[in-house]
Amino acid sequence: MVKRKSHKGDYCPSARSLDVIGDWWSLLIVRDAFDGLTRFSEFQRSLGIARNILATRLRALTERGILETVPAAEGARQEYRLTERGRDLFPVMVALRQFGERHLFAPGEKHSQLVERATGQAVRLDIRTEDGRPIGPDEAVILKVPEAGQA
Amino acid sequence: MVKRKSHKGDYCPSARSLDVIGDWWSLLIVRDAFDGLTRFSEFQRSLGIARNILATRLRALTERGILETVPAAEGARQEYRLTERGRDLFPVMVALRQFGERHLFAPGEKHSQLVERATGQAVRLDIRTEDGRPIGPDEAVILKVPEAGQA
DNA sequence: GGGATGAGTTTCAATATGAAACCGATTGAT
DNA sequence: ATCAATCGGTTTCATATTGAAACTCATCCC
Repeated sequence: MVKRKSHKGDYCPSARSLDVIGDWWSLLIVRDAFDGLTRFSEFQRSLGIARNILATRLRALTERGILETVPAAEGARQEYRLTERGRDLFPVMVALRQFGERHLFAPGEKHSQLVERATGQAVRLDIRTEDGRPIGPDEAVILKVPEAGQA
Repeated sequence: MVKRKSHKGDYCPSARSLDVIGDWWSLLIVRDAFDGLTRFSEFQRSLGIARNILATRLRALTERGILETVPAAEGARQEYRLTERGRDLFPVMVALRQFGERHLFAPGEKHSQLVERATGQAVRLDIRTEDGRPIGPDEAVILKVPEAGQA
């Protein structure tokens, strides 16, 4: 197999992001972190992930600056918390959620919801130009880096 | 290994989304599709993915309604195109791109950009409540489905 | 002290990935 | 019309990665 491909050197920012969080488990761990989980066993129980894989993923996310370990809350051991950088994945989570809500549930089927804590209002995401006009995929183009082939 | 875990039955829409496009390659294929690629060999060259893997992924994305094959443009064979559903992944792509731009490039390092075709303006994404107020991760909570444990 | 958790690591089997070879159908050039 | 090159895969085989379960050490709880 030689080795799983990496997109680290790609000039496309999406590709690099996927390189950091684009595996089966990482974003689910991040999701749980957004949801307030911090302990190894909490993640393990919530996700049903194998322990060795969880350990690997937590280490990778930590190395990549998405999570950080803080020595301990009170008891002992340590906690995994989202860094500033990790919190910047919020839009990614919301975008995935929105897609799932729209397309991956049967009509009437229950799903969890993301709401503003204070008011209970639904959280939405949208895409606009710099000056605030909403824009869809067809009106957008990727400008490539001149030298590089990759988008 | 028993089988790779699936999140299909999860009550969290993000998890289900990841089940559909959460592997190493799928979103990159989708990215290229947004960028206008349609042919097997175009994807293969652009991504440097092994052919057998590409074939598997294209089939999976098609089965899941993200891509569709249209019989032929003019010459022969067929093309892979984003479906309506596939185009709804646009926010996910933009979110990943924005994260990558912000955190995964050295200062001054070049990267591709997503702009409005007509004006060249940068495309941005933001998250708001239903009534339009911008909101960050700390002010949002996930409301779980009562019966289910998973978020 | 003794047992139950917590947080991993190790071991081992099953699965998925990647490279390269192979194949039939087109397309293109002569 | 013929021969080579390209397209769109599939097959095979070696290697990587994943997952389950067992096994360690600590620390908690009583």
